[in-house]
Amino acid sequence: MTTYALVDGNNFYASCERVFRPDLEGRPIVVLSNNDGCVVAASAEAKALNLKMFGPFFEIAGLCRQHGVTVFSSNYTLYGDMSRRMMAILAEHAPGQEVYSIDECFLDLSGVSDIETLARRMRDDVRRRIGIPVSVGVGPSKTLAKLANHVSKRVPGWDSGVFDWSWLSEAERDALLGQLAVGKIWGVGRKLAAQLEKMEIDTALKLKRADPRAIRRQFSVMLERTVAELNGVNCLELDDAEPERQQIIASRSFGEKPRDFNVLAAAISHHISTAAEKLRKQRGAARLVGVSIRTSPFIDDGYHGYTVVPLAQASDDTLTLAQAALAGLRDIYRRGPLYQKAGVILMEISPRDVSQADLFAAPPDPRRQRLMQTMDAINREFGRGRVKLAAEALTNNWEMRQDQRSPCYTTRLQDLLIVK
DNA sequence: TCTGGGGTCCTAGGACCC
DNA sequence: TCTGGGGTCCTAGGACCC
Repeated sequence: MTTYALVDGNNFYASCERVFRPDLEGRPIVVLSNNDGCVVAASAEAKALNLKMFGPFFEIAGLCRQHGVTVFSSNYTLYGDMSRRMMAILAEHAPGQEVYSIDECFLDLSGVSDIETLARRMRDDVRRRIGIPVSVGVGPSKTLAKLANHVSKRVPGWDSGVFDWSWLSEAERDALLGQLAVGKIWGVGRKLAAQLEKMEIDTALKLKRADPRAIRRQFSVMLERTVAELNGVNCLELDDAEPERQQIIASRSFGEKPRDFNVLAAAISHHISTAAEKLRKQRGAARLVGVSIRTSPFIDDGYHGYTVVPLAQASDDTLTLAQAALAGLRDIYRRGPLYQKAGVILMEISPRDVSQADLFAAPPDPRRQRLMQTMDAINREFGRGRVKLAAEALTNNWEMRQDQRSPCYTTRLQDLLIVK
């Protein structure tokens, strides 16, 4: 019998900020997305003010001022570093770990005899060592572990930060599932929930009892699998390897919207560097390079330019990929509009070391491969962007807005917090 | 001449998640 | 003054071909 736990940081970004600002304990905090666009995290006190998550910040800026909410821009360097520390601590407690996102991981607890004690010890350990509060949900499938995690935070009576379905009898489990809206289930979003509700399937219990074949026919194999998982049938293995992406996207909105080709070229060069680094990290090579530039989707007569540039053979070389991306950019660039966002997509990714034999293609240049290795090593050691493409350096006008960013307490010496 | 079934490949858009 | 994230995967539907 498999047993999974889903552990996540409560209001993770807000909690990270608060670790270094103990004066904000018990006070409302929100954290904004890249470019200070949307609200992506809020402390419990801020959530109590009923501000809309994932909504545009400007709509609630007044409310924040009025209630003295402290507002932070995203500081992904800080959150990434805190995430690594949290994951390392959690890994000490379980034989198998799959890092699912920046603030959550699945743990394999199969065979553990006293899960509740282990779960509470994990929580205390993370809290004591890095100051982040976490919640633990336990169940026989990933879907049920996710749902248990939700229960551990939100369902009155069971919201002590740890919840395990095995504490309940079959009848009690179903009673609880009957209280949970179908939209709370992992993989059931807004649209799917609305369609299910139209068929009178509005709770987790009703989806659990739905006919899997009918669900498959009317929706997808994915949702059929969710039904099985709700019934305690484990369909998703723990994947402790870094997942191999089938496509890699790097894109950003602009802090100040440019019209100028050179600014777009600098941004595209930067994004292709980021994407290529990720590509090399998974030891892949891409054969298609997509480039996208667009104006704001909220204006009339918007423009979205998108093209795909094929390479003669798959590559992981930043310079080759950048050449293709810039050629694509020249194709789709139109003089005139103010651009809001630019990005690249690497597609048709294959493992680098089993590249297809192509009689006519030149073999990869070993000097270029060493150059890329050296570049990655320097950027790892001395910080991202230490070595970059010339086109990136032409202008930094494209960088995003981050008006309220906190210091990099854990990764920059000059930002180190000194406790007096 | 025109129609058309069925497969493959490709892509834009949808849905979801954090 | 004006403001609206980023990333991944899936799939329906179009284009093309036999």
